[in-house]
Amino acid sequence: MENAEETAPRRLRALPSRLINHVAMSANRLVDRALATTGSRRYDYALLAALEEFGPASQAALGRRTGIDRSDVVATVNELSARGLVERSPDPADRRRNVITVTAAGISHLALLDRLLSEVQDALLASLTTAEREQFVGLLTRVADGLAASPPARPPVHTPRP
Amino acid sequence: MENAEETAPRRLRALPSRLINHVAMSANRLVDRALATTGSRRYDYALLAALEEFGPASQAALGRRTGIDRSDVVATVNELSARGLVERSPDPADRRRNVITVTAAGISHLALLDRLLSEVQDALLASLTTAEREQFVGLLTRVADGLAASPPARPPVHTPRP
DNA sequence: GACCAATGTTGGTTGCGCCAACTATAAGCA
DNA sequence: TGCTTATAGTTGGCGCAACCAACATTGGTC
Repeated sequence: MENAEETAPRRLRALPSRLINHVAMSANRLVDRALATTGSRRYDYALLAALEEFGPASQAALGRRTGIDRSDVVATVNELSARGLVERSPDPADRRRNVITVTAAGISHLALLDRLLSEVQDALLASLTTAEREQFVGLLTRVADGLAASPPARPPVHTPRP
Repeated sequence: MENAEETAPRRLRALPSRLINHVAMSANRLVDRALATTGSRRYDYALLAALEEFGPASQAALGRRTGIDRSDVVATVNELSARGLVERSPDPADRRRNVITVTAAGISHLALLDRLLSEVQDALLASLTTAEREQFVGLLTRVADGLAASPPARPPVHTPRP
């Protein structure tokens, strides 16, 4: 975006979906800029955070936990391991799997990212009071949960025909 | 996304920026699916809405009002005019400009999109009461305005050296 | 007339979210 | 035991939104 300045149509301003998208884009810009100062991206943070919280895991498990596609996990692990932040080794118990482990460098890098991101959150919600921030997060969570609950409204699936 | 199912790391769940992004992605999916049933995309709607509200305008003006990059305006206008929803004609008063005008078909298409989008808004906020929706939109607006007000925090610009 | 600003246009790039296809291994079941 | 199905990693690709740089044309200004 970075354009505008010349008030947008009412119709657009009024749409909650657009409002949300607008705020999300600003948030992402802030996040990306902050992470970029350390040469990292959002996927990197997600994987490191998942590894630190749940310990070593297979790439598939990482993907499931972070919502990142398997193929993108591959690329991200490649990059992280090239930087020495994680290690990839074959799982002796299941030869299909790789076990991904955070290194000490990975942990301390994660700590750095955490600091940066928490500053970003503050900047993001700067115009709200503490109480309002809680309200805001609460509402967002309810909306998110509500959407997760209602399936994508696919056309009803009949019994698959043989 | 469409993955997960296996609870995400707390650190991620806790980040407002991520929450917002998550909701925005869901919203965008809903919007895109709805618009796609008519062969349109978000940029199409934005331009049509701007045209209907402000009347005929140059492509640059459209870009400024909708926050869409000039180059993307070109592509979108190409598509809309190919579908007969807008018309592009050179501005006699300023030969650099094109004047973009909505056609009758464009207006009625916009009406259709409006209907679809208002349904989407309902689906999006389904888990909130009416009062909460207002609160939510209010908070979102404050956050958006706050971000717009605080300049991107660029490193202070000294007087440019000659 | 020389300069700078704005306009339309072309042709990129990036990140993110996806999907399909393939190989290898593992697990379930007849 | 074999056959089948499921899972894991990997490659290569797609589409979209959001950008950016460069260029030619035209307008305004000094």
